[in-house]
Amino acid sequence: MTIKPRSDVASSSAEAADTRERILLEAARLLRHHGYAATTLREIADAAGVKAGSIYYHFESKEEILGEVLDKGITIVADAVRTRIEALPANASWRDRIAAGIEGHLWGMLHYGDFTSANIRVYGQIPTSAKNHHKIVRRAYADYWDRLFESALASGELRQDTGLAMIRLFVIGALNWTVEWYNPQRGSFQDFARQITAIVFDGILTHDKV
Amino acid sequence: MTIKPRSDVASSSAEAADTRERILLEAARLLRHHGYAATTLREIADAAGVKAGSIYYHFESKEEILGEVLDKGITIVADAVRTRIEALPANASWRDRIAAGIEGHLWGMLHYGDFTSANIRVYGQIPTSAKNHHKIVRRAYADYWDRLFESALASGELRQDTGLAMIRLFVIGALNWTVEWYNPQRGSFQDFARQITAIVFDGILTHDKV
DNA sequence: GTCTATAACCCGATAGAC
DNA sequence: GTCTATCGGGTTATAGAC
Repeated sequence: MTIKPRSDVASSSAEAADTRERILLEAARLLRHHGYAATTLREIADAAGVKAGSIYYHFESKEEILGEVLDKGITIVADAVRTRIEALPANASWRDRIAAGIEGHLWGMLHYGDFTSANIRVYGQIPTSAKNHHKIVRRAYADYWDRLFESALASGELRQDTGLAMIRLFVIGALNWTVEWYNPQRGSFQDFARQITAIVFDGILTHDKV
Repeated sequence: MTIKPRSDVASSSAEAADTRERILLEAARLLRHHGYAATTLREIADAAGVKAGSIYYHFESKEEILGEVLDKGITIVADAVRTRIEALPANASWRDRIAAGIEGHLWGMLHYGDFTSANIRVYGQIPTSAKNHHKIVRRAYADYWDRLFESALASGELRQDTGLAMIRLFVIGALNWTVEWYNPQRGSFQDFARQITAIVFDGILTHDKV
């Protein structure tokens, strides 16, 4: 029996994977700017440098592409957050952990804007089947933040006159929306993250401290 | 010459205005939940209790309906904000004015959710012609808040280590997004507005005050 | 003012050649 | 793996009856 040269297999599958990745990338960009219904498979194919029919070799349907773009939008951010928090020393304060989480969340949101903006823009406007599947990924990420805030509350570092879910929804929502107005030309990302964190932690008013 | 009885004129034009209003209302609801491209004139007509062709007696195009829904989403909120701030005593602090503005913004956002959510959801995904027209309404409202924050900064009530535009974009963005997660069953609107204002003013951490 | 009917066009998905 | 060609269906907008 003959065995196909490995280089052939690797090359062919690598190219296929590459095409698949390109389709996802362009799909994210188009979903972000035109929404789900207005984004056509012909447009995606054009942008990815293939013909519309070829998409069906890589994906089963338009909805499957949507699902992968949505999931990627969350996992990119979630991974960035977890990486930064786990890199902190074991005795880090909850304040420091939340700060690291905010920095990671912002970094993911702003450096993968097509995936993250597409996610928050189209999530409210997609078929319920796609929504139900993607909900699970969202729920897991929300739970991660809830545990973080819960610990901060128990340690006395978080304000206690406001509901925990409310703090999470408000903060994550506010951070998410930065992708819609962040302008990299107005300063470094590090400065941006520092300023956002300061507002989230201490608010917009001046305070007399002890 | 004969003059048409006034009741007839009033009745007929009132009914036309009513149909028009119903079309806008249902359009806002559908735009919110399905996006611009996926919202069809047949659906809007169905929901409004007329046939698709009849829409063209009241509007010139689908884009004109979109434009009116978008504008209404901003003007409802802007009117609520201005009304509350202008009702304050002349010597009110800038802190109190901003608090009144936040309460008004939240009230408008949450009590006209179909118009306001449709606005923030579809704005990034519409034809540039519609965007360019609506931009003007948005700009005027942003300017209003900028003046408010500028005065608060001059009086020393606003933190000075952060850009002014950044504060406005962050706060308005965070307030806007509440329409996506606010749950009226979890407490009164007044409580909600009070808690949001507290977070915006003082942040999510505990602070030792003088 | 609202209707029916239809023109002109674009969509997702599939079949089958290469 | 990618192509061309096409099916069945839905879209905005218009024309003209009532």
